[in-house]
Amino acid sequence: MKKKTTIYDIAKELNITAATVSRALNDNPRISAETKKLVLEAATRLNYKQNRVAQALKSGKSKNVGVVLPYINRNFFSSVIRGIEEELNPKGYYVIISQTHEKENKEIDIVQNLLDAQVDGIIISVSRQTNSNKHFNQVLAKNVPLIFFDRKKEIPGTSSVTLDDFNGAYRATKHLLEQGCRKVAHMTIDLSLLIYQNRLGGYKKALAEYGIEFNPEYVIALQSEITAGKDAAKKLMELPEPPDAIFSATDLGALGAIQHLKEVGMNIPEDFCVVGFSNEPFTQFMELPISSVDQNPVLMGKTAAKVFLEQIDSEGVKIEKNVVLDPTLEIRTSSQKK
Amino acid sequence: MKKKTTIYDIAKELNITAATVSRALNDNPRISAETKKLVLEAATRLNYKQNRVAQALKSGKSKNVGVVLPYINRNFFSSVIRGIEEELNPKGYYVIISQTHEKENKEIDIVQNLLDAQVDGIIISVSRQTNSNKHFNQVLAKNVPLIFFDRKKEIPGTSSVTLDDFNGAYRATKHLLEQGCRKVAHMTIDLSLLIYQNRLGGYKKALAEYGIEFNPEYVIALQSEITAGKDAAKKLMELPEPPDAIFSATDLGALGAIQHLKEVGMNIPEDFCVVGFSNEPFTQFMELPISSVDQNPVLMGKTAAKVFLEQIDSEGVKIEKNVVLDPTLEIRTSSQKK
DNA sequence: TTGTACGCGTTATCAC
DNA sequence: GTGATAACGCGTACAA
Repeated sequence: MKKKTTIYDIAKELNITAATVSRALNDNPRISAETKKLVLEAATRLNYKQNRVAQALKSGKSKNVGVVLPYINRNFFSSVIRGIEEELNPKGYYVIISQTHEKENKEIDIVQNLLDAQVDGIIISVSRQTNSNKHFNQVLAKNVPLIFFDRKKEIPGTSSVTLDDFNGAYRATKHLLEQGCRKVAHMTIDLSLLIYQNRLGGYKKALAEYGIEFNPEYVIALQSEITAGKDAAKKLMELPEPPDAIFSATDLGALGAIQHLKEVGMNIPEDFCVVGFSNEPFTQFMELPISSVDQNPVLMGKTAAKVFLEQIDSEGVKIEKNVVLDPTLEIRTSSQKK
Repeated sequence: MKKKTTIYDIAKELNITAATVSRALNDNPRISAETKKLVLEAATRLNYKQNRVAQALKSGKSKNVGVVLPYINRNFFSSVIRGIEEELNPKGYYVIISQTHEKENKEIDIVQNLLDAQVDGIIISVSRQTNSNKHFNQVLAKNVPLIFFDRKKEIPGTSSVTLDDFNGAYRATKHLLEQGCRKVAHMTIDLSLLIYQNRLGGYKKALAEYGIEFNPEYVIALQSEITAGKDAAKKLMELPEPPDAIFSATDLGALGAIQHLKEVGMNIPEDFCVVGFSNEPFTQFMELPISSVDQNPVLMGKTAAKVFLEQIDSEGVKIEKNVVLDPTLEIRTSSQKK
């Protein structure tokens, strides 16, 4: 009910001026130990709380960081947010979340609104649709740190935290080769996207290392992540020379493939090995647990947050930092010949 | 680089006063159509953006809503956030996220910090540990709307959005009985928590309706959600009269049970039916898709957000609203005898 | 219809 | 070491 107490209230209480109170509260060196003590006492006694909004207006720093991503309720994204929050909260920053729903329009609106709201930084995974860089340049123009994660744009002055998709794919494929598989197929989604290009690249590199010739017939782009894995596996198995392993760029692709392979009586992992990508929670719950490349999303979030903090700390100096995280291969039954 | 343009800049531009500009921008009735037009023009021309912080300081409304929950990266919680964000964003509110990690201390800190940051409302799912109501009373004392979701506290002056656990459990159990099962067991977690009490209650009600006597031996409390389902199922199957169905209060419990049942050669759903609770994503991906009670988390979030908006709109009038959402039973193979 | 003046709570810059 | 004052950007009684 009552108004919150301000520095004026406590100034009045002690017959000093608000400025002095402010100094005492902010550990200003030019203040007597005694006044400081009195102020702090009075502050707790009157249950004083700093008004962060006033402070924000004065300083131009809101202590808010905007996080922008396509959808919150995907395991990968929510885990990234978790990492960001855990890193930023102890430093006194609040995390504001907005979803783009993969729409460029929404993304532009959101970014501009966040700027209006004076956020101290923006951490973003760009929407699939986004082509324009205009809104990002606005962020830069206001000198607000801009950090991309997972899906990035190459813009000078910005930073990024991404996954080494190439290496993840390389390891997954190499692992399949080490299991003795020699005809490894690859399921992908959309080769116009950088991450899938990189996963294809890593796959090829592993093949090359084992002196295996790349076979374009073994690469299939799925129409949807959800249902198409089964069909793709079917198509692969109907080839004159069917593969003996699949490295899928998504977990759902791997799941669909496994479903088909089981239906046609394939023994996994004895006759056929499968590895997915993302390490979605369900992969470990399956009757046949699925090997998968883990993206370390929580770490990615923490890293993005740290990059932001570095930018903030280095007043004026424009820092540009691009961190590439190393994925981890989680080996489970679906590819473990023993 | 440059400072952002303020109402003063545009006032100067037009040789009028900032007050007039402010009025024009805020659709104040007492303003000539022409000045208004000029102001709006100049505003877009100079790329003027309202400074929300200044506005917040002036009005006492930050347009921020705090969302407090145990962990962000759980499907249920992240889906609730999604609902909240989608409802609030179009109304110009920002969603600030904080995690309690199920710790009372953290929860108290977070709530107080949010109050300092002048949030216009708090939407919270309380931590398991929380006993004190002190921080909640502080929220009320400041006249900030407080809305609980999922896990609530009974505090006058607060609102809540929860799930009808009783009814969900009732439907799940009834469904099992309709499949012809007559010895339905129940796995639970912690009967000191209201939600699990209610799930037990719904289970009992369905039994009673079918004239089946409640058998305490058929109710097992799991030690952990993750691993204990298997053991519990084993224990149940070793009873002199083993059950022919399980209604589990968690999906992981159901999963563990199914794993054990398969191992001992049980045919599901022919010989044995299983239903879980929460409709976690993995339930539909299993080789044997698991029936489960869906909690409608996105709707829960949207509803909580709407309740908040109602509170805000009704100046002064203290509204107290308790919404109970109806869960949906997702019937899948694990319980579909057909 | 518009201008004047002040306050929201803080902090920084002068003075003393 | 402390006080007085201005300023951050906006909105609004009050006056004109």
